[in-house]
Amino acid sequence: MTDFRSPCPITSSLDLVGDRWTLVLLRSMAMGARSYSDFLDLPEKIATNILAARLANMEEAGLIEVEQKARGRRRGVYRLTSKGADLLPVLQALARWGETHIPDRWAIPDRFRTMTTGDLLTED
Amino acid sequence: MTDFRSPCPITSSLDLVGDRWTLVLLRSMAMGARSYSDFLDLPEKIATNILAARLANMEEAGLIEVEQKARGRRRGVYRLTSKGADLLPVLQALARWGETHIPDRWAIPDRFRTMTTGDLLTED
DNA sequence: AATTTGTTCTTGCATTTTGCAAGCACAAAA
DNA sequence: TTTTGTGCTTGCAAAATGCAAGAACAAATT
Repeated sequence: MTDFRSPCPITSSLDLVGDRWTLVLLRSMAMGARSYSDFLDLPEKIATNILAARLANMEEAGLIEVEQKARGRRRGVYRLTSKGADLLPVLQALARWGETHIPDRWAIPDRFRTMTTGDLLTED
Repeated sequence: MTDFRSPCPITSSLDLVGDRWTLVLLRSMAMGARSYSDFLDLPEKIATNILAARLANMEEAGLIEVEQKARGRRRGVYRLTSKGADLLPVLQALARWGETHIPDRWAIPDRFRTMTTGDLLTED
């Protein structure tokens, strides 16, 4: 299925989640996004074909689960798995680096900075 | 020069270092790689045109510096800047995730796990 | 001095990934 | 019965990545 560039855990992690969108989508889920249209409303403006492809990959990779057939929707609500939620430290490290080294970025919300993996699995 | 998808510090960090190779090269520098041929010897087998392009971008982004004209070489030795070294927590978080969630990966060396940013700037 | 070797790239072209624009399917609301 | 909202698919263009070959230049070798 996936073939890895090497057995290095860093490289292999990047082979799974290191594309242009997966970590952005996981960040938005950590911040509350749950539906396809939530993702379309992001400031990053992902194309619909890419979004559908990434969500399918993320589900196949076990990072998210789909809660089927909520009312008024063709598919359901997307939820983080513990495997997906465990990427929170990666997101927090990226956030801290960007805040430190790139000028004029948004401030990181305090609740994001202090969040733990478990918080992502229990909320709403 | 660079245009960011949004002012989010996570997304912006990914716009700078989130391509297929930059973090792999930074990992190898954290593990001691210093020259072009060191990078070509990596198990990940990067193509030479991509390597040259990524090194140029990384220098332009201020992640590495080139120490010019060491003997017998067209260019010199590549060194991490503090901006580049500050990505260590991102690498460590990716390493931990990969070790936890991807089967049969290499073990993370203890010295990598316990390393701090400063260690990367003072060694050889 | 001429040739060989090692290192750092460049170039041309194929493949893969990403992006844009348009439209389609289905359920609920009107 | 038509309209609206949500979740996609399709076709084509652009950009990033990858492969193979070779070129520039310094040092080492003959």
